[in-house]
Amino acid sequence: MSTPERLIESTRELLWERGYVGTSPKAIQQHAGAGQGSMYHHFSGKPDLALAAIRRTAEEMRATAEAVLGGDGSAYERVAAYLLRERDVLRGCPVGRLTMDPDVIASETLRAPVTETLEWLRERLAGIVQEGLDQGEFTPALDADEIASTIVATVQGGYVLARSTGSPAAFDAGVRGLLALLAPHRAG
Amino acid sequence: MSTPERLIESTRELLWERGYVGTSPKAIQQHAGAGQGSMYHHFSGKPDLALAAIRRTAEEMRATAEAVLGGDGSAYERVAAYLLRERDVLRGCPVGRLTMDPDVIASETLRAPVTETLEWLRERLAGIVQEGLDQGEFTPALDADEIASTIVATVQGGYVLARSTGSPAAFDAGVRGLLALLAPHRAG
DNA sequence: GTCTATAGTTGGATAGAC
DNA sequence: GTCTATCCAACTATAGAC
Repeated sequence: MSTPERLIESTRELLWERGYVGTSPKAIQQHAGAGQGSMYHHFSGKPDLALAAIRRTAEEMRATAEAVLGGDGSAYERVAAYLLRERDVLRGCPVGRLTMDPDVIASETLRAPVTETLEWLRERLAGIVQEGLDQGEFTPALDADEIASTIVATVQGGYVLARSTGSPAAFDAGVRGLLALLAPHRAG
Repeated sequence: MSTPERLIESTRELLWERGYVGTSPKAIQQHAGAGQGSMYHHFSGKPDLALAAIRRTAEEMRATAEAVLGGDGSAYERVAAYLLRERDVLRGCPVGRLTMDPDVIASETLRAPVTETLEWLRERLAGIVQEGLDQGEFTPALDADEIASTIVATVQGGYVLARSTGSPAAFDAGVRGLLALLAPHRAG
């Protein structure tokens, strides 16, 4: 892997684990096995490198979600597949965790990929729920946009619960609860 | 307010806004209008002060939740009251946000109040849902513990969505979605 | 109890040699 | 492209005067 590649990948790991505020250029360099001069040759500084890392992580998250959401099956089945897909629960969401990072939120540039990714996910899910409504799969009492928000929130909040206890159990429970609530709305 | 009081309150504010990693002793002192010597006289250091702040925040969160959850009304009504209670959505949850703080999670001592508070909330809600189940208010298809996890996760994740967009709208949508899903399970 | 002085470490970055 | 040297501010804390 090239040096810029290694720097980006190292930054992705550290941002995931320690957040933007908790990640220093020095730590990135050491993790990447690159010197100071090398890092500042390829990137203008910490924000520049972080932006590259965040963009890639966001892209990857979209691709991972799309792989499940764009699959076969009914709306409910695709939502269930998304909720039940394998996750590194205790590490949390590498995109969602950035919303708790004050410096990321304060920077228009760094926040943009975060906003866009979570909004994309919300809308993608809303589209699927709407499909289910249109085809009579769900009872019409539901609002697609609201349900999509609930789904994303349950996942993001599930990470919080899991990390607080140090066990994925609460995440799984939250997901099962949501699926149980959603199930009886199925008409087909 | 006494100096220790001001230091604790300032730490609470800063932990909420910037997290543990992003909060320096110096910032706390300035916010509290206290000198270095003063702070180190009353507290052994940053972790000690943070612990006092976190404990108080955790206590307050419990009291706020209990005020709503211990009120009158059916199980559904109390859950709805909890979900719909007024919140400073964009600031997020002062307890939940700490789960994304690597140094808090790494410290048994600092993490304990976080774990305990979120577990208490989960169990408190589970008790209410179970009450609803026992009294035939909800259809027996539901598992109290799972639903409680879903409720807490929706709230915690709602903060993530709100902060990512800079607007409380997504939080509100997630909550309404959850209530819509829960409603038809009501027998009474 | 509070203040100032001091100190070692890290954060984040620049300069210039190679 | 990479390395070393250098820089200044901030972080976290201790020491000792008042």
